Amino acid sequence: MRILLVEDDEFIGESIKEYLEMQDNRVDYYSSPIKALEEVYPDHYDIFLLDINMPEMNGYELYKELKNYAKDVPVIFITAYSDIDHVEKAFDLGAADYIKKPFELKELELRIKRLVFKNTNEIKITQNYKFDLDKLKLFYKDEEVDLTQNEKYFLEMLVKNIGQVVELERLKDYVWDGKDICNNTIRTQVKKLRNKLHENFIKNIRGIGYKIEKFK
Amino acid sequence: MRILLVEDDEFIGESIKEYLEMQDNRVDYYSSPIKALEEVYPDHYDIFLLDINMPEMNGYELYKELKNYAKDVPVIFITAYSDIDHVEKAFDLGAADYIKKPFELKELELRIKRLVFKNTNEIKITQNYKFDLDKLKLFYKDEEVDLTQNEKYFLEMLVKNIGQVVELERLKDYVWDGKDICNNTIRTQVKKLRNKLHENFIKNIRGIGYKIEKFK
DNA sequence: GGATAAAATGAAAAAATTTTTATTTTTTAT
DNA sequence: ATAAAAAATAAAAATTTTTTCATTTTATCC
Repeated sequence: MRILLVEDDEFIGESIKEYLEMQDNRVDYYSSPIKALEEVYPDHYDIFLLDINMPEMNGYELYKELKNYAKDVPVIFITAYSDIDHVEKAFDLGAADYIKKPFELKELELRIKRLVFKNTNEIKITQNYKFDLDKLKLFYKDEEVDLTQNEKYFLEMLVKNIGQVVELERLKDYVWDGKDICNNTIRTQVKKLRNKLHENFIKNIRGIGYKIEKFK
Repeated sequence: MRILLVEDDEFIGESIKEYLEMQDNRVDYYSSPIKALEEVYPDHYDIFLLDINMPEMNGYELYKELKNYAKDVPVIFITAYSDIDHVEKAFDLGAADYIKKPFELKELELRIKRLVFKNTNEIKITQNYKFDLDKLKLFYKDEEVDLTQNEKYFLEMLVKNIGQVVELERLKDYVWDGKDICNNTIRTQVKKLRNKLHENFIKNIRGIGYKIEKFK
């Protein structure tokens, strides 16, 4: 993960940088917001970590600038202010989160992780296949696989319960919305779906239902 | 907004309740998690506010129970613990946020607002119609309207640009993915879609394209 | 007001998806 | 090894969705 950190207190800045790098992140640290703005490609980052109270330019202004080039990068504001107005202002600006000094580095780490990984709801099925539970799309090596409506719902159910067997009845209930379909319809559906795949990750559990094995 | 608050310290609990009710929220406050579980319909709430450290049953366990009945309701854990393990545990459980005592009520209010309004991506089209941009579903008075794939994409585009005209070319490009379709196809599509609606919120802008008026 | 272009409409053809039926293969228990 | 049940497969029927074509209605410009 690539992180942009701007914090004028070099002692604090360096310790945050050091800590986050220990977690295998790539951290670009600037103690000057002006310099950061000059040197940086904002859309290369997964998250911004910005101090609010800085001499040359405050964190809000900095964020407004960065946002022009990187609309979807979440930001966490860091501040020593206890003043609540800052929280409000931060959220109005679209802050993803806000953390008050002093804080534990571990907490910062967790808040970062949560933001970056919450943003996507893609579940890895195999090395090459992933499924996006929000958009109900299947990807093979980042190429979308063209699925029909029923195939999407079918996969949604299996991926939501990844690692567990989903009973035929539940599938019927969910995918076909309780509609009275002949028992083989579901098998034909599976067949069609499998035909679209390079690897068959849909396992049948005889007499019960279907499942997808947990990856890794 | 309807809020479920469970906090064993009655002084804190009552002040939170009072404060949030001042902001026109409906707050159900319980000082006992057991009692809350017995009396409450979890899926009636927009958000849970749960203390972690409570005598009979801790906040995590309570949340696990509640989650069985209300999978998508976000939770903010409240705690006096400084222990960082609690933050980690909370986020693992799917906590939406976490707030440490003592906190300012205003900050809590802001964090709640941010969660509840960020969580949903439903755009109001008219009094009765709303469109969910995540799931691409249209609702009429909370009833889902059955749409075909193309109709969903068509509406997605219009809702994303609500208040602005979307040119025919752009619609063609997005909905039909650049495919070479006869110019009337899109009009027939609109016709079919309108047939499914009780009110026609799809406005044609002669010679340019279609739009949906901004609500309110 | 009439001419004209755009949009709406209705009906039907074409294409794609869903479902059933019939048959073959696989798995499991005996 | 064989029988029985379940699953996979193939082909065709049924249904739904998408697209085109022909016609009518509507809006706009002169």
